[in-house]
Amino acid sequence: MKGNVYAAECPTRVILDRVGDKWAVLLLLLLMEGPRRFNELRRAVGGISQKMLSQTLKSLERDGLVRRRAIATVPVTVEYSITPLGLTLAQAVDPLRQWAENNLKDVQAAQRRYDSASKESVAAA
Amino acid sequence: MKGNVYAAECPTRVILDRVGDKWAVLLLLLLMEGPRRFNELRRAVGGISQKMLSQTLKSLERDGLVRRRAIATVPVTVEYSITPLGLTLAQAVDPLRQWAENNLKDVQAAQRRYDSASKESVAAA
DNA sequence: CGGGATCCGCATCGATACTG
DNA sequence: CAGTATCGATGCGGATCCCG
Repeated sequence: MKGNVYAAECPTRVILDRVGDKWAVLLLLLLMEGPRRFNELRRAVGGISQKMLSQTLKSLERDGLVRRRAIATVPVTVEYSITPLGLTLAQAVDPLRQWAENNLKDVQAAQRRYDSASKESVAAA
Repeated sequence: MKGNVYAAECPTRVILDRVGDKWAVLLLLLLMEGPRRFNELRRAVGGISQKMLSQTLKSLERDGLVRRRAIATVPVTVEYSITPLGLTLAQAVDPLRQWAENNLKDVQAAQRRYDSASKESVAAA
């Protein structure tokens, strides 16, 4: 757990951990469209708890990918927006989104093939 | 949990779940370099348990991203290779890897700034 | 409105042992 | 060599309550 395993600290792994956080990427993509408030994001994403939203936004802010602006109204208004750095990440993610749209069908087809194949071998009585 | 939350089934989410599996992407990138055997992958990745390796490879195979070939030697030899579909995904991931290499420093710098800033406000006695 | 704090279940994942 | 099966810890993430 502490021994330096090969490539354990390579940038790819670090970033993959960020991207692995699906909420983070989703929020980033959403914020590409423009600044949003806390509850706007909550409603827009769908299925995210306020805990995860708050937590994810905080880590995105920590990474310099999102900016948080608190406006002293009554009650308080908070606006989240994407930073230039965050924008470049979002752009790097975009090919992935495109791949997803283009190839999801193929993947699902492969899954069906795989599943029915393994069912056969089970049913091989 | 069952109500159709907005965009819950959009391709992006589905693929993000796959990419969110960091082992999966790591393995895919490794297999880009050429076919590998089970224990070769195990050693190459570093830090992955055999359970996760087996499990991840199986899901990659199910998705049609990786091909498994068992050769009936004694003892058995198994070779994993990337499929054409897998290759296109790996290519879609590449911008991300590049982004990681180029911007990791910036992210880490942002983290340090964030952390020292919050330390200040704590230390504000 | 925008969160923080707490409690807690459930799924992941690692470690270990065994098989073909 | 290439896995499967089982068990046990832990930590993620949802639900709830509360505060500024």
